[in-house]
Amino acid sequence: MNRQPSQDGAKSERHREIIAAAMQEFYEQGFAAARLDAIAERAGVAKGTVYLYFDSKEALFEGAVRSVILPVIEHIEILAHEPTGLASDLLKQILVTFYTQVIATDRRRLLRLLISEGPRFPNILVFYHREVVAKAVSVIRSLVSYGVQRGEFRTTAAVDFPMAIFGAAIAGAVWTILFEDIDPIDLNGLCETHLDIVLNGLKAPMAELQTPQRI
Amino acid sequence: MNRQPSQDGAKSERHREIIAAAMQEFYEQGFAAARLDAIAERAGVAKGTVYLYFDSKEALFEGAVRSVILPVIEHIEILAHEPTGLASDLLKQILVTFYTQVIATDRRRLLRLLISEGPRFPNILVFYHREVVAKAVSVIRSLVSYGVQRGEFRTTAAVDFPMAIFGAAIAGAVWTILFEDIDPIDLNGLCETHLDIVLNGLKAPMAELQTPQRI
Amino acid sequence: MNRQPSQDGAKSERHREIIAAAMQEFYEQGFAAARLDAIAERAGVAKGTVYLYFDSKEALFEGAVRSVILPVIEHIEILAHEPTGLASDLLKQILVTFYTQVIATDRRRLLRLLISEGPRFPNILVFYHREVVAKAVSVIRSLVSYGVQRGEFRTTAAVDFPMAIFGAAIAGAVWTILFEDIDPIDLNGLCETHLDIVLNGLKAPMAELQTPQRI
Amino acid sequence: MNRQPSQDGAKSERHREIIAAAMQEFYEQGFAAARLDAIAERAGVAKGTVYLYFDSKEALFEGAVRSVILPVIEHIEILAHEPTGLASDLLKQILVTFYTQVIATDRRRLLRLLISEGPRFPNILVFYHREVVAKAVSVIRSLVSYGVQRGEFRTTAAVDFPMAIFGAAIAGAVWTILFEDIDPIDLNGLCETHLDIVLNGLKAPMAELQTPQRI
DNA sequence: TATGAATGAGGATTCATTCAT
DNA sequence: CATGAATGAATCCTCATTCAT
Repeated sequence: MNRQPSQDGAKSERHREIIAAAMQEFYEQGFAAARLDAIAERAGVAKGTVYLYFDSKEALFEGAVRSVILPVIEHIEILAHEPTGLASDLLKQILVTFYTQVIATDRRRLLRLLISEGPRFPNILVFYHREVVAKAVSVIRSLVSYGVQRGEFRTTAAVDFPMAIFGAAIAGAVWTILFEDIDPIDLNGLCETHLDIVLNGLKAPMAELQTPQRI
Repeated sequence: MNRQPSQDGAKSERHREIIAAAMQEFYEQGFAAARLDAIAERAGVAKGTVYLYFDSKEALFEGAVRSVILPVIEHIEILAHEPTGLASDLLKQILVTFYTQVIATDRRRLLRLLISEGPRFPNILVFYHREVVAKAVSVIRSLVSYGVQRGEFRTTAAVDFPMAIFGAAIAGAVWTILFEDIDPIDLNGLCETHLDIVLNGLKAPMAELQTPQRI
Repeated sequence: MNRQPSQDGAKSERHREIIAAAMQEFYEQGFAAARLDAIAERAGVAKGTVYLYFDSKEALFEGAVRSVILPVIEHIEILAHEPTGLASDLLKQILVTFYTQVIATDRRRLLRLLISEGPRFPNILVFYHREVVAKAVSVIRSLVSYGVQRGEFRTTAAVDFPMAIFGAAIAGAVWTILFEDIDPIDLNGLCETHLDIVLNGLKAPMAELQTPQRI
Repeated sequence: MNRQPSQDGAKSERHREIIAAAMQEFYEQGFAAARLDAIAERAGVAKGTVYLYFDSKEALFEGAVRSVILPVIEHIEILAHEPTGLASDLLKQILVTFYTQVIATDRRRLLRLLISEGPRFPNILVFYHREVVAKAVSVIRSLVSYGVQRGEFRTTAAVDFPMAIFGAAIAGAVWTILFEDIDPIDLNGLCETHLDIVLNGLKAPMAELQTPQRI
């Protein structure tokens, strides 16, 4: 409960407040339409204070987005261990996590921001691709490969196109981003259906015979 | 005060040029960062001229996006007829069309724009949802339903969650939007894999035996 | 009497007004303390209008100063013809012109501006040195040389240090710049005294005998 | 509110350091463009510390400039004694001192600062005029007068316009300020030539006959 | 005394919009 | 219809000054 981490290692409280405020503003307005005034006000500081922590609006954007991406990276790392057990269970686990921890939370707004501002901040895109997306894709790829080796999955091109596996989750995120106010989607239902289709689509012909043995 | 320039139905050439120019600029810069100067210059007209056709930057945005959506609506209508033949063939046809006519072309940029600017232009979102998305979803839904009736597809919740079917295509579009410069994807390969997984995932257990009888 | 030179060759009226306003402001405030608002107001235009003519405050400064220097250049050129008659008369003529046309007028303020802002605008300094100062120095140098050839002036190092000849005039300008409100100087008196000292200082020993013959 | 830091007469070390740092910054940037941050950093203190010694940026400027002027005043006082010996020698001595101790040193930068910032700090100008310039002028004036009495100099208006005597030195300083990087001047050569012209210009007609007697 | 984080007024610059021609 | 010069509100950023520690 020791609050007062304003020293070094732990970025100062102010720093965090400004980043939080900035992300809110950027989420709601996009980069160009976001106003430094509004960010400062949200953070409860004066305009000039923001510039004590970030050199410019662009630096603030990059810094804030990066710091939001960091915890995601850690999450991905956790998934990157050697797979054991049923490939389908592992896949299920990952997708459910993605649906519940990303799509169903505020984190999906990061996706919108990256789509919107990517061209203006290519290095953030590169960073995100390298640290998050490539690793996530790699995890799925390994998992499919593992499932095939295990005889659980058919041999398909899904090893080379993992997006054919998890794409519907991304689409669910996009739908929610676009239409949450107009026509919200039942993410749980989508998740289950998504898993149903994909696991059946991957299942090796004999799999059905084997699965009973699993019990 | 927007005096519809002269004639009736046939929008003037100028009108079209301005819209084309505006879309280019909006695609590249987003709404907030797009400059009227640049749009006018692209269209080869003076800045003031744009205001003879559109009341404001926002009206221009709405008008331009709407006019880009119109042809898409027509495309959708075509798909909305009674299905005949193999449901899997129809699904394949639709997805291939989406991959080749939307994702692989400039049209995917519309998706980015809607994602980016949606919150600022909710009525465009409503319009797009009603005229395009809802119809497209309905088409897929009917198709799945048709496949099930035909005994070609399993009974799944995909009728209620069509995104589980075509979602990977959306994801492919998003990937391309984000990473076309960093790590481009083979859209043909994805399309094939996507179809492979989904059609297998939907296929009714006996389906394989029935298909030969079709001949 | 054709007024309306807003076309090409003759810089538009607006252009001139802005430059005039800018010079007033820069004279009074210096570059850093000058405010674009004030310049625009002086020129009777809106703030944004200034940016239709100049890209930035710095560009405005350079442009304005350059355009003030231009007429000076023409003046210098006029002096650069072959000398005829008494060298002392020519020298007198030049110095009197300098005192009455530069030091006693608003033009002396240019000197202050160049002294103040020189380090920030080195290329203006180079321009001014090349187009004005070097030429002026060269004129004096030639004149002294001419006087020596003519036997009117002693042989002195003044050919290599023309500033020893006209320096007091510069000093008079500096004095006026600094102390016009505190302890103004009688520029006519200074001019006469300056000429008296310098012409006597240059005069060849026999000169006094020759001058009567001149009549 | 400026609490004179502790002790009495002996300005603290800090005080001196801040003034030195301030002068450097003011010399390089001028008043308006100088930044308190930079001054504090140069002085090796925190920004707030400067305000313990000076009430404002303007007070700092005045204080710093004044303290730079002080030693000059003392120098001037020394010259203000009764003249003895050859007036020309005395004049030579003064001018050489000015060339070598002022123009050829960092002190000439004070001249630039006074020219640049004079209008903004009229009381500094008054102070400088009263304590330095007026006295220096007076010294020259007395000297010329002394030379005339002595029969060494002609009777000229130079008594009323001493600038006609030493002006070229000022001009040399201005030249150096403006063009030291572009076209530096040989100050020694100028000094000699200056003296040559001026002493000859002042010399009484018979002076030449008298000088040998000096030996 | 000394610090330096915080403040916020001030100023350069941009750009959607207007309007006289 | 078309122009493009002019406008001025909006916004980023700077920096002198303050003040809690």
